[in-house]
Amino acid sequence: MFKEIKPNKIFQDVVEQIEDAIVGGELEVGDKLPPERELKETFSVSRGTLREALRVLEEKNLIDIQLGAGGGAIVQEVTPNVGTDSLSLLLRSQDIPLASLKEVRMDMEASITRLAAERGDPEGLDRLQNILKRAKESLDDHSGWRVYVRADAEFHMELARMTGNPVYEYVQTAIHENINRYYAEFLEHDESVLYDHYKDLCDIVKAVAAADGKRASDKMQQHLGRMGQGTIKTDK
Amino acid sequence: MFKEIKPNKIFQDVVEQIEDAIVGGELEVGDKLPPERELKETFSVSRGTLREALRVLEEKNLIDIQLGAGGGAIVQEVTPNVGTDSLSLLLRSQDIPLASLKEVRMDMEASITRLAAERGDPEGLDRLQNILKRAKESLDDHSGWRVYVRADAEFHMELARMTGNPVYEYVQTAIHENINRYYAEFLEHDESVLYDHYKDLCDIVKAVAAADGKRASDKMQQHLGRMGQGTIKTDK
DNA sequence: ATAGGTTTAATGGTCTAACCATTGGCTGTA
DNA sequence: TACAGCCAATGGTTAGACCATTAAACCTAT
Repeated sequence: MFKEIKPNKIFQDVVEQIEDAIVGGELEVGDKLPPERELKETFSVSRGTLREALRVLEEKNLIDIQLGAGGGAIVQEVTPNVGTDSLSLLLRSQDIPLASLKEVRMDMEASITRLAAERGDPEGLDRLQNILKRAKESLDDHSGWRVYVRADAEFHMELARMTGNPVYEYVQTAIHENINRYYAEFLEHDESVLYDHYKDLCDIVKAVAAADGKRASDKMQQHLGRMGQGTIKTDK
Repeated sequence: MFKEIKPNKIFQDVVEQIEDAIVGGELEVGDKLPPERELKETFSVSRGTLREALRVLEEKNLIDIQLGAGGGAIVQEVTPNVGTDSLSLLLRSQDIPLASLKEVRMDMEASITRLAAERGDPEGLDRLQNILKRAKESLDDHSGWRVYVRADAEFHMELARMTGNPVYEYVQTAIHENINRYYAEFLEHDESVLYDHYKDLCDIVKAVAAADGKRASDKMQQHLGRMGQGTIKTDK
């Protein structure tokens, strides 16, 4: 019912003021904050206090601080990947099995694929097909599985974007990045496996292009189920 | 392929060392770090630098810093709600409609309910029924919709816990808290509406107790669909 | 005139040393 | 014993200095 009363710490006040300016649109992405020695005067605080505030904003990914002449704090875009680090923290501190991540991913991505198909965004479909083309090229000139995996990651993110729902993007990013961060997929980067993988993606795109949500979703689930075998924990 | 080279900032090194100690289990939840003036010696850094590191750790919710004698930095538990703030940031900076949140929630919570039913954790079911009993009591003695809403929130979180999958807990918490943070549900806290709401929960629990995943999931979806109408944006 | 090095100034990173503010415990008195 | 007041521990803040990195201006030699 009531909230705890805690003394106002000055650096928090500074954080809030700058944060509100960014989130509220007074500061645009790419804008540079004044140098510390100037800001310190603006807020009438010491440089140490100001720097604690900037550290917090940096940790929140709201600003990026660059060193040297012409450097300073640059306002960053708030992207849907802001959740990646916090999930990573959870995964590291508790001993969460890969299966848990995969379960949520399978579920989530089935919905995403269905929605992407049903909403039928032509530009998104275009980008999707481009990504697919790049994946095929990387197979044809044997440029290696790393290139292919990168295209695959973009493929999944593009699907999330096609839902038109940033919250799906947010969740998808957090889960996808953490799976890739802690586990080396495609360990046996057998060319035939990659080719099967590619064929799956083609099927999915076909279903999406046909706006057949059910089929797209099913294909995605099959795909993830089939490919989910060959993953091992990284030693990181 | 390659990673950018950036000069090692000292405070980051301190952050990493303490973070690793916490995440790696060397420091237990509730442990108190040595006072700043001591830590500063341990790391051979200035107090300002050390404090920047502590600020970052505080921002990550890894420690909680208390003021005064006997105060200091206390190691916090890493709970599945670490993602709440980052999603909040995304919601505030982009103008994301409530419908987007609800869409993901409906989807996610249907899966959660199905899994909770199928996995049949007896202790979880016990807790669920207790929560339900408390909800009923709050209706009977007209203790107000606030009390009821709190029980409702616990109900949904308990379901997520019953999946046995912390990643579901993580996503569920982030979405649920943000819906409640920015939107006032149950605006027309008509007693009859609350009673309908309560009956829905009973149905869901029955299905869960019967380990009938499909029916539980369907009931939950109906419930969320029906109740999702009377929400408005808060002025916050 | 240009390529390449050098100086300079801007700016974040770090350090030292002090003092303030809050909190919990100790101590002494009624 | 109860309470008031002092005291010590500890985080919060300030001031001022110097170091490290970077970009731009400048300068020199080919």
